[in-house]
Amino acid sequence: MKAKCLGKVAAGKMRTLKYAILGLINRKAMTGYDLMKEFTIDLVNFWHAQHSQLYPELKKLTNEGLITFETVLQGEKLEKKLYSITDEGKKVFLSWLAKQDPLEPTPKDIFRLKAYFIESMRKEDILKQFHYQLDQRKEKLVKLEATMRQHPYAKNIADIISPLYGDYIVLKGAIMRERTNIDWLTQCIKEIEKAKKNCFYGSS
Amino acid sequence: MKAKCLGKVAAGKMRTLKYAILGLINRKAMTGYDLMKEFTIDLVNFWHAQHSQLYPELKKLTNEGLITFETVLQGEKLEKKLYSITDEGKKVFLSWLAKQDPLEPTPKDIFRLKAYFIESMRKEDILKQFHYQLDQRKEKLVKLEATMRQHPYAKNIADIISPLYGDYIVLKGAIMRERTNIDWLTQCIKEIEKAKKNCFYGSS
DNA sequence: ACAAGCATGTAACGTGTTACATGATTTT
DNA sequence: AAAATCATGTAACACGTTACATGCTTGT
Repeated sequence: MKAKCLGKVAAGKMRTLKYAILGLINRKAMTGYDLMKEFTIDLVNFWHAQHSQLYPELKKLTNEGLITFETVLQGEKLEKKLYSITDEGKKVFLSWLAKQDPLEPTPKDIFRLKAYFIESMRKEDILKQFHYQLDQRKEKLVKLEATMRQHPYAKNIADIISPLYGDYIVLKGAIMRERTNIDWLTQCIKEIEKAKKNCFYGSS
Repeated sequence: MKAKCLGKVAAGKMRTLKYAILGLINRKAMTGYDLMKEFTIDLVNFWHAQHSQLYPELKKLTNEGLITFETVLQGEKLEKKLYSITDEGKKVFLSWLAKQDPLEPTPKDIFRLKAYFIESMRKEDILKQFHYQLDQRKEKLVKLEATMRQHPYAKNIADIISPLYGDYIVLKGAIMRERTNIDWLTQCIKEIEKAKKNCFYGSS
């Protein structure tokens, strides 16, 4: 019989959401609602979460002593919890930030999975699918580029020790990624059209 | 009181693994072990799964009547299950393949999350982190390019109606993606080094 | 008065990972 | 004989989504 690993199991304990929250609260005190806005606006190009995941995590981090909250009133009755990071939380966050991670597994991508199965696609659907994807990617790129044009850092490059610099580089990365997606799709479409003309695939 | 949605809940019912399996088995009959090899070799650049997820899914698809298996012997005693797709399975797979999907949410990326928090990083860690990531990405690109050089389709471009073509375009996409990652990291490193020289950030 | 947005939570379920568990066959 | 690979499964848990649920505040 093999030696068994007694003691509690490990299992998927990256807790990345935990560190995303700590990092944001480390910048300034925030409510859960404020955090949600960050996730849906600034972090959306590399992380996201629903509020149903966020609130329980905030409770957990409070129990772990990494954040604390004070209840503040909005108007007469509406209570909201303003969270701030503790010294322990700051320590834990900075140690995560300094850790060198191995490359993550390649992210899953449904469109590429379908592209992999292109030979099973009905001939008349192939170009339709690629164009549909391309249109959506182009639309997204337009939005990212508009955000970049309004970005304070892009307008006035200065000190990289500012939250603006982090925001700027990930936005630049998102734009580069989207341009590459568009390049790839465009090349695929060209190849497919050429094959069509040369009768390298059956009638539609 | 609001109108409630009675009937069963929906909740995360993409079942993409299901279609990945159907697509592979649609090409030819395979065992669970064979499928795992596909996931870790050919599909690894856009989908992945552990065998602990695969085997239960195969059982589920069998119960749903989308695949069937026949037990074959390997040697004297070792039984393996050779799965093939049913007509119903083929129908379900093709209908998934033809469906036009909205853009997925941007995939999560731990490194970009850390990059977003660059202002909180210890000055002497910043370049170390970016170089570490760059080295890993370069290593991965080398492997992808080696795979491409040996790819049958790349050597002899012909009919796009072949499983080889799907394999080829997703591999090309993976290479383009990795080159862009490398470009992005290289640009970031250059900017950071320039800022260092110009004393745009504190001493390390 | 109404709509939009602020604010916080829970329930149920689907998806994905690590570890546990076992045994046969092939290659060195 | 040992190691690598073939082959299949389950248990426990972590992570993530959709829907359910409630109530206040601000702007029009």
